Order: sequence, then structure tokens, then C-alpha cells
Amino acid sequence: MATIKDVAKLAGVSIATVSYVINNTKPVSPETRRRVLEAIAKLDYHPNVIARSLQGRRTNTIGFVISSQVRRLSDPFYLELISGIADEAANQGFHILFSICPAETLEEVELYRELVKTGRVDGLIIPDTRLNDPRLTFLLEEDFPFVTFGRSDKEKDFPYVDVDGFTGIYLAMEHLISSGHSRIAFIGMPSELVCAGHRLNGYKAALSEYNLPFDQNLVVEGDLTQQGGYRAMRELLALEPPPDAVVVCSDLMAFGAINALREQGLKAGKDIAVVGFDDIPMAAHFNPPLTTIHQPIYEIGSRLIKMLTTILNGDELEEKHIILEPSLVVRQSSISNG
Amino acid sequence: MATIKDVAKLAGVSIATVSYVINNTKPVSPETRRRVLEAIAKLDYHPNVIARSLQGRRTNTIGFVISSQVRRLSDPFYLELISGIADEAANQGFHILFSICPAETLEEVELYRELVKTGRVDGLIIPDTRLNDPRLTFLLEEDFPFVTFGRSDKEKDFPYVDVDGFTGIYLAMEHLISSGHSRIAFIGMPSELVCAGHRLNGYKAALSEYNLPFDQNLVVEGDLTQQGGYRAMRELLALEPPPDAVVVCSDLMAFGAINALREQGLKAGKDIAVVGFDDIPMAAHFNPPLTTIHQPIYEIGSRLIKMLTTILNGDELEEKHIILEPSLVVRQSSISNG
DNA sequence: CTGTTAGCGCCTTCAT
DNA sequence: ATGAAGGCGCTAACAG
Repeated sequence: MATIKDVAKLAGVSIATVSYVINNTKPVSPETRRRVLEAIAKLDYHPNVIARSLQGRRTNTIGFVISSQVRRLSDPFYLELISGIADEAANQGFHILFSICPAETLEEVELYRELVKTGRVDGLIIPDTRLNDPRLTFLLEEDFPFVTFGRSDKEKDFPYVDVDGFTGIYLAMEHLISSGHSRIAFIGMPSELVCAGHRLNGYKAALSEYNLPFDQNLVVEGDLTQQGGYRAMRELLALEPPPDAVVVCSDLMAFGAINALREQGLKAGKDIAVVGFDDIPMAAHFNPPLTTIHQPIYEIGSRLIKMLTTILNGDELEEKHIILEPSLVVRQSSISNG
Repeated sequence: MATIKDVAKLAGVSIATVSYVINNTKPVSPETRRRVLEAIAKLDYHPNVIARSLQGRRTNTIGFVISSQVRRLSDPFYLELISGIADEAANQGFHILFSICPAETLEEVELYRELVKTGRVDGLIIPDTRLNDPRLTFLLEEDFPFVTFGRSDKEKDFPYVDVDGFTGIYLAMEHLISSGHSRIAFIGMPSELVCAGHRLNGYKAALSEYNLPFDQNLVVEGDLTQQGGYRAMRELLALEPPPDAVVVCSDLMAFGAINALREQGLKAGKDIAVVGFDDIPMAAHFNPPLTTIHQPIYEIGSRLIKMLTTILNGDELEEKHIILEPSLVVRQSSISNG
């Protein structure tokens, strides 16, 4: 592999001069520049990024870790998010170091510590903030640059992008209530997630606003998998009387719930209204097409990267906290003549 | 951030000694080792991987690039693959540098060149080999370590993992034919993919073996999206007479095809048998559950990494070419009483 | 068993 | 406008 020395020798100049033309960091005479450029082209020389990183203390790499625990990686939701992250990172000239944390094997914070302490990445994107999140505690303590998808439950201050889950669920509830439903169940998220609380609050607030009673039996915690949605729905169907509608905190779980319905000869929409959350691409193509709360997943990914790269470049953040408003997309799973 | 110097100073030894205990590369007296370890712990010292890489010409990083062109990233297939890759990479002590190639913006080979020439990664995983694949030409020329998912159309020699698509489709055809279908359509993959040819051959071979005529009208090229499957199926339904069964080269496209069926009041299984390919997690949970050709996607990912790390470690590959056999999973989309 | 030292490839003052 | 030299953090001869 050609190095800066090879270029210098071939061009008959010093390595410093080569560096100057590569980085445009000092004036170089046109003639010298031409010779250097020619040598670079001839050798197909590309500056070694490792050496550059060592020298400049920057790797131009952003870390992104998914813990296989919380949200199963097989959720298309993640693909959307990763797409947004990877695309925008490429735009900004950054690379993505991607890891999955095998929950059982390794203490999660240890993985983060490794990434931070070994200088492998310049900054981190943290998805799915949790209650008392040890990752945040660690990163804040280390004063390491990061941006999260999701707020904190504590009085901690850090940049984040989040979706207003409260309003999202509230919208779903209003849609259901105005359609005449009154016994509305809720399939939530793992309670350690910060957003789980916001959404549950949206559920409760809507009930209260419309003078509907809160029934703890109608609230089930899901695990964000299709299987989990299926199981939760079966639990709900065993209730006496069963609910006449259900708000589900992820589309994948909603798919599972609809399967549980069908298994009992019930039809989503006609017999029990179902509303999901996320609006993954497949939601529109499901049978029946899924009414859901749309969150701009891809955009979230790209916003996260924009914020982080702004920080890494030493620029001032215009907004440190971004809350995006979700919207209701009505399809057939919540409509009785659907 | 603590460096090896800090540790050396605190422990009262030279940096070489610290290096020896970190890497177990030379004998060190128990007492000295203890002091060094203590200093390391006290400073929470972690060797800088960038410096290590520069020194040892290794980054312990493997690159994985998806081109947004061929297979839409939103295909859950990729998530499975990435999971296998990332998990196994973690096992082997490697990190994954993940990129999406924005087809329009950048020449794909340029992205690979950047990765290779700048020394950012030690090796590459190449998915979806194509006819006359310029990526392979480049990497072979550079003599850069890589393993592909998919064979080559040319007489090129490189390590790969592939699934026997010929047999996969053949199995699907036998299943359909033995169920009494005779007018069987085929929704294929973008023809620049090497595996597209294998699969089409499996289709033709089965027809020929069972004395069924080949009808070009029954063959449609899909783009691996759900939308594409939908469009292809509509084309097929416009035929006179329409097919009585269809083999689809990805589950996602099969989902789209089934939607097209339903839109016409037709039921997959009852009216037209549908068989997919991939067996993504959602296949079992679709309505109707999708009969499909199972390929061990996650395992493929981990095999790819195992092979590549073997190469990177300078060890001999046991098998340079791995062809995995797919299997038929019969569910309801291909059964008339389903 | 431990320390000194020479780079790895690059950027960057400081001279010239 | 160009070059010489030091150093980023670490490893690996080579000495002692």
C-alpha cells in the first residue's frame, strides 16, 4: 500500500509538502502541486485513516449498539432507523461502527466502555433510553459525546430526539373513542423503557378525558415481538367481557395481536379495532392494512446523526432536544366496515 | 484519557513492561505484574485501538456494505443477515463497519476503494454477488481479503457461502406439481444477481422434468420489494388463463403477491398456491402463513464471518466454498384447504 | 526479567 | 514556498 513517503519520493518533494496539498493546509506552488497530484494518482494513494486518527484524535466513526434484549433486532423498525443513520452518516463523512450486544454474554456498559476507552469511535448513538439507564450514567460521567433516541426519566441533560408518544397514543384513543369504542385495551412496551411510561400516560389521559374508566386488566405489557403481541391479545380475549378495541405499542406486536384475533375467528376492524404504533413499511401491506401511529423513523435516524456530527464538529446545536409529533394513519384494522 | 505512559509512571516501570503484561508477550515478575495491573485498574486504562492498529497493521474491523439498489434495506432478510454477522463478529473479537451505498451519489466501487485503501477495515463481507461484479474484480485485483454471500458467474476463485437456489426452487416446484398444479408462474429476482439465474434454472429444470411446458409469459422479474411482488402478481393475473400457482423468489415479494390476489377476491392457497423464498420470521405469522423455502440466513451471516476471520488470522480455510441446502417449509399459502 | 529505542503513517510547528 | 523533525500511543526487537 502506498504511503505518503512513496508519494513524496515519486514527486521529488518532502512528505510535508504532500501533506499540504492533500489537506490544503498551506500554499503550494502550482507546479509542485501538479507533480504531487500526479504521483498520488499514479500510486493510487489514499491517506491511511488509522494514522490520521492517531494523529488527530478523531476516527470519523460513530458507534451504534443495539441490545438484543429490549427490542428484537428482527423488528423492521430497526432497519428503518439504521437506514436513516447510515445514510446520513455517509453524507456527513462518518462511518458507522455497528454492534449487537449479546445481553447474556456481556455487561452492556462494558461494551460501551470498550468503545469509549479504546478510542474506537468519536461519538455514540443510543437507542431506546431506559429508566435509570446505566449507559447514560456512564457516558455522562465520561463526558463522551452522544445523542439518544428517547428522553431520560431523570434530571439529566443531554441531546436527544424523541417522538411524542403521549400524543401518539392519545390520537389513537381519540380515533377509537370517536368510532364508538369504550372498552379499549392497551398492549404496552417493556416498562424499563422511558417511552413506555409516556405512552401509558397518553392512554390514561384519554380515558380520563372522555370519562372512561381505567381497568388495570385491560393493560398488558408486551415484549415488542410479534409473538408477544399474540400472547398479549390472547390474554385480553380471555377477559370477560373482552375489549372492543386495542391500542398496541408497536406494529409488529399489532400483527401478532391480529393473528390471535383471527385464530379465534375474530376480524380486526370488524370485531375488534386494532391500532399499532411505528408505521413500518409493512403496515400498509398487512391484511388488513394496519391503522397505526406514524413516527418518522428514517428521519429520526438522520436527525440523530446530524445532531451528533454537529457536536463532534464543535458547532453549536440549534436545538438540543427535539420532539417529533407522530400522526394517526387510519387504515382498515380499526374500521368496522374495513 | 489514560495512556500507557501514565500507567508506566504510576507503576514505576517502563512502558515496555506495561505492554508485556497487557499482551502477555514476555515474562514479567509477579510483583511487577501486580503493580502494573493495579495501575491499570486505578486509571481505568484501555489500550488505544487506533495506535494498536497503526502499529500492527490490523484494525480488527470488518466492513459490510449494502447497496440500497439491489435489495431494499427494508427487507427483514437483511436484518437476519446482519444479526448473524454482528453476533459472530463480536464472538471473534471483530467490529463491524457498516455502510449503505447510496446508489445515485457514489460509484459503488469507489466506496469499496475508500474502505480498502484507507486501511479502515481488515476484510470485507460482500452480499448479493452480481454478474460481472465490479466489486469482485476490484478486490481480487487488490488481493484484499473478502468473503461473499453468493457465487460468481465467472471463473473467479474466492471464498463464498451460498445457498443452493436451484434446488430450493426445484423443491418448491415439486411440492406444487405434486399438489396438482401445472400452470406455475415464477416471480424472479433482478437478473443482474447471480442467484437469479440459478433459481430460474431450478424452475425450468422442474418443468422439464415433469413434462410441463415453459411459458415465458409466466416468468416475471421482481425487484425484491413487496410492491414489486404486488405488481408482478397483477401482471400474472392478467394472463389468460392466469396461473394456478406461483413461486416467488423472496418472502417479501410473496407478501405483495398475496395482497394482489386478495385484492382480486382470490385466496392464496385456495385459489392460487403461493410459495416464497427466505423464510423470514414473519413468514410464519403472515395471513395465510407462507409456504416458503427456508434458508438459514442467520447462520449464513455467522459462517461468512467465521470464514473471513479464519483468513484474517492467517489460518487455512477448511472449506473455501460452502453451499447450504435450503428446505421446503409447507404452510398454508400453498394448500387448497389451508 | 526489565528498559531503551525505533518505527507504524501522518500532521504540524519551526526553520529556512 | 518548502523541508526537517517531533510526536500521537503502542508494539517489538535489541540490550542489559
